[in-house]
Amino acid sequence: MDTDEEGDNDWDRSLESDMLETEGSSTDRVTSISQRVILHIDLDCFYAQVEMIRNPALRNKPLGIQQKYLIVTCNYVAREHGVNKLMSVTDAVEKCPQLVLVKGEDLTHYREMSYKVTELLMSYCPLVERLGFDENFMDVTEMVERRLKETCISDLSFNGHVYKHESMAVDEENARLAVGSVIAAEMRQAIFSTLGLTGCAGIANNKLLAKLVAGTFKPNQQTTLLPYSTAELMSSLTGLIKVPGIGYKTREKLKALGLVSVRDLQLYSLADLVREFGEVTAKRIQNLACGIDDSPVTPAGPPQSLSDEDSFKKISTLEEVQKKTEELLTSLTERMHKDGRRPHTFRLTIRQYTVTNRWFSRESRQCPIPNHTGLKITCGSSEAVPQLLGLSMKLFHKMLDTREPFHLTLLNVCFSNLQAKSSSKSSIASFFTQKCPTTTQMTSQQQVSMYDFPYFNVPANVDPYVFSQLPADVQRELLTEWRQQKPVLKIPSKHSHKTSSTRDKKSAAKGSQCNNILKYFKPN
DNA sequence: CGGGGAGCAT
DNA sequence: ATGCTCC
Repeated sequence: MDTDEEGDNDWDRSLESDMLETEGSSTDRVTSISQRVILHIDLDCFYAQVEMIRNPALRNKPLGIQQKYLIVTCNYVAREHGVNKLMSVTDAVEKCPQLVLVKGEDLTHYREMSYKVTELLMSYCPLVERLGFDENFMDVTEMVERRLKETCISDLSFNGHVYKHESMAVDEENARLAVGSVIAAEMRQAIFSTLGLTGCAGIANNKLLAKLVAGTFKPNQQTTLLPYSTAELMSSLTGLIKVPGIGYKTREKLKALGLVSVRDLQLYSLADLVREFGEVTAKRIQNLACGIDDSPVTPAGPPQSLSDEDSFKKISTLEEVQKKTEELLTSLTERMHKDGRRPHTFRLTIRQYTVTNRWFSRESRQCPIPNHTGLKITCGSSEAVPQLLGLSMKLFHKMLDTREPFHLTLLNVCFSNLQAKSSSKSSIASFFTQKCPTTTQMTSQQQVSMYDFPYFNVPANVDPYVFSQLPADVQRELLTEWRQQKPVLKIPSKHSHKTSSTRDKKSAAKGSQCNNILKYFKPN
């Protein structure tokens, strides 16, 4: 499909490890090396913190958040009593009989708080990437560069820990990370003072290292990784599964090759690795083992899909399926209505109990949402639910012969292919022809959710709603531009030394498509 | 063994 | 378009 040019991997590796990158901002001092400064911000026991805010009486008590039979997370009081993440409720209560349990299966509050955090961070710097509900990456390179110009190096110091150092003087070499550590502290302070949440931060030259180093001092602390400590950080990992990007399946495959430790993977033959994983993945995971990661911080914008699911011991009759599905559809349709966008695709996913593949293995079927039904969803009409239920049952029959006995353990419903109102195709021009509610037209009764704009600081001549409906990468482009107040539209050039990943190429294509449109958002 | 959401391979 | 893999 998308074959990377040979040899650019070697380029990347020397680039990362020798710090000779020349692309990017060309305006800095000659001695300064243009490396990225990446923050990873990781909220402490996120669900537990949200519940302690909702009910402050829980603050001093051992608290566990329960989903089904699991403690998915717990506060630090509970941890002192030996309770841990992903412990069974039985084990946890055994360890700590006074443990207070709060059900955390409804994610609404967590989702809302999660987006508030992302939103807050975006108000400082648009390059924010979410990872799950409780982690955010930021690329603060430009912010660092700007501050460095106004700051004397002798006035700088690191905020928080520096990995494997008691203290560290700031010099020309590490000044950018030092500024990053100051920014990280400001972000954590902002999150705490406006939302009441604590968290950790990691500061490093790429996402992988920022995430890894963030976990070295917990909770509510931050750590900076200097480039020359990279090898030490990587070899401190106790197994390959600890490398973000290497999950269960990959670990098992590597184990079959005799690779268990990070060092094993670093030293293994790339050619052999390619045979097992293919070119792209082989290079990626071996680079990860070396602490090398050139993946960009990619703002996600509003979610591309909304889904709702429930799991259970057993469902084995059509009636039960209908009832559960209807419940899921009802809440999902409400969420969809608040979002304001219109879904064009519907997907039903199930998990069947089988003796062998008992844990995972989901199966799904999807179909277009009929025009009238889509409209009813966005309008919040309750008629949409029975219509969707009809679709669901059709899809269900495609997956399962319901004349045979069945045993489901999970149902999931999902709206995707979300488009900004109007039934016309995804034509970007439709952003300008459609009628949009403006801020003043919104009734106070309408929930102001994440995507409702107050967090986008758009110029006065731009309709914030229209802006909020633009594709995420276009939003990013514009935000970056407005912040810099300097009309430079970034178009990926051949001279860029970054590898052209699939994603880069996609967004490049999209970006150039949008160029004509973007000019409508610019002053003049 | 929870409840999402995203990217990639096929 | 669907499954796999990741967090």
